[in-house]
Amino acid sequence: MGGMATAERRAQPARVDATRNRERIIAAAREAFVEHGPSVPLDAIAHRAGVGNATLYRHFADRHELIHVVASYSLARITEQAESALAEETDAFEALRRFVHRAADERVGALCSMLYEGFDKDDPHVVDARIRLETAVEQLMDNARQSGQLRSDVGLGDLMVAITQLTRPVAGTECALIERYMHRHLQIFIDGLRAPARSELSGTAARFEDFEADRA
Amino acid sequence: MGGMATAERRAQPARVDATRNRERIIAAAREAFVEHGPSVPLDAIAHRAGVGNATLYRHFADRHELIHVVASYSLARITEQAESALAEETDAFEALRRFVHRAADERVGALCSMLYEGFDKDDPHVVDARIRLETAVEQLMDNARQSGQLRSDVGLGDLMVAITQLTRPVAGTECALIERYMHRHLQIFIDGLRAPARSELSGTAARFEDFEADRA
DNA sequence: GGCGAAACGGAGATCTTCTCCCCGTTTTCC
DNA sequence: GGAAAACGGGGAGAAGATCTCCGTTTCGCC
Repeated sequence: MGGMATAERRAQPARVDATRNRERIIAAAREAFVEHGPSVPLDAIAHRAGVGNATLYRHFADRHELIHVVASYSLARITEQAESALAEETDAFEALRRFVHRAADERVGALCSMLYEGFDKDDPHVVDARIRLETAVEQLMDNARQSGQLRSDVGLGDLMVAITQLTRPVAGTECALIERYMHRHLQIFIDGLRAPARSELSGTAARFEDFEADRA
Repeated sequence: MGGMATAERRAQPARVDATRNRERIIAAAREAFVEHGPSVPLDAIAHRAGVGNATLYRHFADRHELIHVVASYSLARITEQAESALAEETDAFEALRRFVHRAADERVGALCSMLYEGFDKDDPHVVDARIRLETAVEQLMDNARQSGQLRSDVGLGDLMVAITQLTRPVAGTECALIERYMHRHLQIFIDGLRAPARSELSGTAARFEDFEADRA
């Protein structure tokens, strides 16, 4: 792995316009998935990326592969956010708060929609990434709990689902709307997470596994 | 309009199996819309209702009409919840809390998805119903604010959007999952709404009109 | 500056999927 | 017990998405 940029999986060095288009498509796909869901026409993604549809199919065999790449990207970036919040913030609750807002900016809500439809959840890379994310967020929550700032009756799943739901695009409206308000609503939710708890919650703390099981 | 049950709009009294099927279809449509969104195949709704697709088309001219009926039903029931909470609860914040949880049970989240796609928002009946709902919820919030229990930096839109988002089905999973957790998350959100506010919110209080504007 | 190879874009054939109608059969109600 | 109304399944027609073909353009290197 000399000094050259990360080469494509092919032996060929890949032309610069090809790699640029590939990244444009990924970016466009991310936006399109966020706005219109995981079954948005691929032609629409190509159009949004400013390329012909043939170019899209040249880079990605099918929708499945495109989703996989986009979701992996997002998952990795969210994990980085969790880990850097963990490393850089001194206050435990502030670290949690920072992570939540950063994760929102990465549009976890839309990511999760993708994760479910057509995403190989048993792919080793994906499993690794997910475990890393879970570990980091669990750590963030543990820290906040032990410092007495986080109510003790909430679990990882509660937080992740809330982020997912509150950052999803409101059906039928343009993205601008939810972007304007999601941070407000997340902040209110976070305020509700603070100790001491202001009410008693029904059910039990949601874990991540609960969602795994239900997916099968 | 004597003592007989509410007659169908036709002159004919309507057969009992016909009205029963009609209601089955409406119920099935509500569930199907909640689970799969407003563009779920009509044949799937008919199947879920246990009737042939022809029966569905006999009762409703097209998808538009079906959505209209289902959404009107839900809107009316949610409005009733708001008004009864207003009338029956003595504590202002408890009234608000009760409304939120009841509204969640009516699946406002799914309703809103419907409201946007293919719903005549200028229909006089709909406008009336919406204004009644807004008035009642605004009253609930005003009461809670004036009693010093609701933080003052949140608006009607903040609450409605949060309910909408937190009660939507998690993409790709079965309904059971979200039903299990939505009340927990709404409760946490409500705890965050309590005065005194535990943080400062970005942006301004969301109003309902903000969403109207964006829809056009 | 020019040449070969690789990438590009648009148009269209194919395939899936949803809508909606037809018509023989069953159910309701008098 | 019979007429009228409602029902169900199958399938034609339409719409839309996927993916490929092929002529044109761009890149990278001599």
